[in-house]
Amino acid sequence: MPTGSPDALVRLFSRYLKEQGLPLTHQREAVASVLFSSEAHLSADDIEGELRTRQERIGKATIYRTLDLLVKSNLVVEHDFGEGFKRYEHRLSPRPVNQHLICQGCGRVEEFEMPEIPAVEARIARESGFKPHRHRVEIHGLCTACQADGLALSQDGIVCPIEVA
Amino acid sequence: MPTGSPDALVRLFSRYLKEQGLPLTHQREAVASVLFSSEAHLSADDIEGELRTRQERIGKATIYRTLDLLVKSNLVVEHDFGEGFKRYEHRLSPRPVNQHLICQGCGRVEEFEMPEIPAVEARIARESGFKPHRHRVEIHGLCTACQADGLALSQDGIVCPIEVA
DNA sequence: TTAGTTGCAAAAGCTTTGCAGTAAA
DNA sequence: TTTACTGCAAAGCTTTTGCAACTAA
Repeated sequence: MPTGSPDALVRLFSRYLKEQGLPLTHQREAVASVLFSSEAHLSADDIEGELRTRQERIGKATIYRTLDLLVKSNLVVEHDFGEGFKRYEHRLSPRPVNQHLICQGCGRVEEFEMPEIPAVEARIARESGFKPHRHRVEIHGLCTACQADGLALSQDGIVCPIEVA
Repeated sequence: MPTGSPDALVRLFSRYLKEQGLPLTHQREAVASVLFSSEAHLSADDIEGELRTRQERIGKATIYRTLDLLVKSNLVVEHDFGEGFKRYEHRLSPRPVNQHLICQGCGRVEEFEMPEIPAVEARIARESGFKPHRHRVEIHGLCTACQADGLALSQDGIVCPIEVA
């Protein structure tokens, strides 16, 4: 899957900072590099861990501040999958960035295509007057690996009390 | 929009508690009643405020503990719209519960229909082997009222640096 | 040299938990 | 009477902020 080189995005980030009159520090470069070298959806904690692996000891505050800049530069997208923390993903590849398959077994996230979105947004605008700006689609379930491991999902709680109303 | 009576759901909740061998307390009834009387997506704070209006002074801890029970009973659904806190909605009406229009101006949430979802899930299962279990679709934008107030949304940050990669 | 950063620690905001006193059944 | 609940305050988590020391340019 050729998605270009992480370095290219680090250079773009450097350019963004220059345009904004902000310095490119070693810490900013390191955080950006971690994100641009991974195809995953990383949490601030994941990033700190990977930095540690690389022998970099960078404060959480700096990581968060750099993530802000990366998001503002549009090179990185912030996600909230309702886990209690946020995840960050670079935009090096042209894959859709707001349509996710989320495995309830292992937590892994993949993108998928949903060509019907534009038509749905057009219908909403036409029928309700709501003006769509951005969207988010998540499908939670089980990836093939977790199914192979024999995992299964069931509705928890009582068996649909709604039916008996 | 006839959605049945809040009392019917309070009774169902009472029954759920009985089945679990748990007592129906005054506080539980009050929290459930607030939720079942509203068509909105309420935060724990909203619920506390409405209880205060009703002259009920119920601790946040009890509200959260009751919300847990309501969610477990399947009478209430928990949502996380990435606002930093959760919202809760009852399931008295048969409206879709996982497809939301979210106004970026006033924060109001409405449901919408998306009949193409089953076909999308079927396609995913067929093409990737991922087994869909539940979904969430959000479209963020501006409601008609906020558009009328002259609000507009723009992309922030620099103009898509991706293009120049 | 100078504006802007960094790291620490403290704070903020939502949610959960421990515990002594209280209420449902 | 027994079991579970309630409210308060403290703690847990992720994320943000204040501040003195530091660094890119």
